Amino acid sequence: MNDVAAAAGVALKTVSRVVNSEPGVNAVTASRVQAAIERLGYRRNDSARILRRGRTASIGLVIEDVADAFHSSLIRAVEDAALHHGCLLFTGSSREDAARERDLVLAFCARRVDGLIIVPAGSDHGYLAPEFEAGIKAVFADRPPGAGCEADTVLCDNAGGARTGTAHLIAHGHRRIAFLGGSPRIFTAAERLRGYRQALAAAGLPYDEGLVVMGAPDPPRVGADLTRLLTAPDPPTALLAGNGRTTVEILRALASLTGSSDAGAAGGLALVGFDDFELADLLGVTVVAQDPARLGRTAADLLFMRLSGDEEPTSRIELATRLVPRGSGERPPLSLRDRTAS
Amino acid sequence: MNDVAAAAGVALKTVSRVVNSEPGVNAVTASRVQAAIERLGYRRNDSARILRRGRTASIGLVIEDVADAFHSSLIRAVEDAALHHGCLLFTGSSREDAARERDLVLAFCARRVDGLIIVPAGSDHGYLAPEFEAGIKAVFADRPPGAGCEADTVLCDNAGGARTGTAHLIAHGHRRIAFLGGSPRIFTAAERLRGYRQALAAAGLPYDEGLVVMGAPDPPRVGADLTRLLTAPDPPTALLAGNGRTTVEILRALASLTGSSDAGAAGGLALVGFDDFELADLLGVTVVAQDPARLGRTAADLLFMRLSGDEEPTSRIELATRLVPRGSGERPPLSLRDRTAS
DNA sequence: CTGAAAGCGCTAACAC
DNA sequence: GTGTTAGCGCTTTCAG
Repeated sequence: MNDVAAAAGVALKTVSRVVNSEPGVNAVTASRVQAAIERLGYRRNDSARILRRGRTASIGLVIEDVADAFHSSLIRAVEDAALHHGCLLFTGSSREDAARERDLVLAFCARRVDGLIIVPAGSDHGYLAPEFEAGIKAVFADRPPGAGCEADTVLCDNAGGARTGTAHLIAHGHRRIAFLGGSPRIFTAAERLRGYRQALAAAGLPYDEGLVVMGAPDPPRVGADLTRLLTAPDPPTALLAGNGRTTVEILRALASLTGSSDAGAAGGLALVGFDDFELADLLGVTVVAQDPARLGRTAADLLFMRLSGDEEPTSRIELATRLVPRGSGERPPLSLRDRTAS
Repeated sequence: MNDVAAAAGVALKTVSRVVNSEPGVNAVTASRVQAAIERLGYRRNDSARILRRGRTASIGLVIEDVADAFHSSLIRAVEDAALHHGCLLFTGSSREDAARERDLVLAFCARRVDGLIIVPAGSDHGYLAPEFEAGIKAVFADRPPGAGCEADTVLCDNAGGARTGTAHLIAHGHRRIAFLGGSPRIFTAAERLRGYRQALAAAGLPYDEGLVVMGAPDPPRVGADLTRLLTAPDPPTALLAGNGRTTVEILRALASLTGSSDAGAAGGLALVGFDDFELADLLGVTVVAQDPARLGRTAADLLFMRLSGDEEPTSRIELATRLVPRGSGERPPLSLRDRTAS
């Protein structure tokens, strides 16, 4: 900037004015400065600007895994909002590792991001206390912060969605509905289990622990669980999958169990998946759809409200889910004999 | 830092030493400083650090769309590499918009990122010249930079992959193979068309323009194109899809044309898709698989080599593709009559 | 082993 | 309209 000033024969401050298109610069002077800028290939150093101004015009986003469709839709929405507010975006995946989440968040804070959007992996956010003290704004998305951490939160209505999905199967005549969910330590998984139980209770159906399996959705485990469920006495006639990955692994397992490639219809079992996925339409899989883009947009809106000075008490928003019937969830119950015969 | 120094009764520099765990500080003094740090909730301001040191320990990544599986796998790989090098990651999607690409890149440069990884949307990268002058390192991924821009580039072997896919169909007896690709202005689409033509030529088959359709993979267009192809006299017996989105839209269109939900087998047409996708296994779709994670890893490795002082001439790497047979690409040709009868 | 001074590149506040 | 001065919070350099 000094060089530009010298080259244009003006003071440093005038260059600064031109660079930031501040008003009150003579048009002739401005164009002379502009020429010097171009000649020297000058670009403002935002690091210095940030240091001086105290605001970085950047936000940090920590999600669970970029490569997951749910999270990448969320990012996309946040990205658009950030762009709209002239903000740059730091991103990082926690990979369901609380330490990695914390390291990322603290690294973002050290960079003095204006705000954070966090899909938490951990359940203790005490490490954020000094940051909040220092005035950082954070919004939690998809999962709430750990106890004792007060911050805006945007969630999906996990329990409600699971209740709807389960009720849908019950309405189609099912009485023995299995639930295959994620690890019960994950907030969303626990909530969905809760919704499943509520729906059973509301219909006066018993809760059978033998029909519930919770764990990470890795292929061999899902396959084994499914086989066990289906070969037990009095097997389920319907399945509620607790998350997208599990739905897909159930489809794979069913396809290999029945040898049919028409996975959607495999075994005549009814199936409702939690979370929509690409090609669910083609496969005819009924799902309880979340809206990750809306989740991201809402979280970003909340954050930018805070950044523009909003001091309301923190809010907790629950986004509705939507049941999308596509065939697999509307099949009537078949006895094991019917199924093997088909 | 000043406050910490005062609280600990030491000089500012000593605090700096402790914060950066520099050697040569008395253990007792260090612990006194550490206590003050904790008491005051002090966190180093990396903006100032960056300004002083000149290196930001951050890189910028511009891709086409985070919400696309190919790109999100690429991000994931870059993210891991960045973490490994203690680097933070700015990300942004260009959405296939050259102006947005440029704005993002320049914003990253203004933040003085140490390096850039770019999946270019535009074909003119002249705007980078002053940045290169200033010493920034950039690696292009998936598509090469515009003419006149010298930089490391990592690509998939698009032509080779399309050649392999086409040859595979030819080897299974097909003589009339349609190619449905992306907009011909996109590098990868043009390369894949080239590979398709090479394979035809190598087999002594004619190139029939009536069998080639290039354009954005939006659902109605793909459906219309497909209908036109299949109802023309002497229709194709096989399809090569030029990209993942098109493959999926073809499956949807075929399913609605034939009314079958078993999309993989729809109409008895053979199908090979370029780029793998989730559930292709279940649907039995043969694809030419790329390796987006490897693409990202390679680009990041190249970038970090440059950042650590490597001054070799720029390289251009082509990553191999892999044909994954799953059924749809191994079907023999059927006449139209056979197909309607089945 | 510790400290003082200079300055990274910019903007805010105030003169002229 | 334009210029001057101070200082954002840190690291570098050099002196004790």
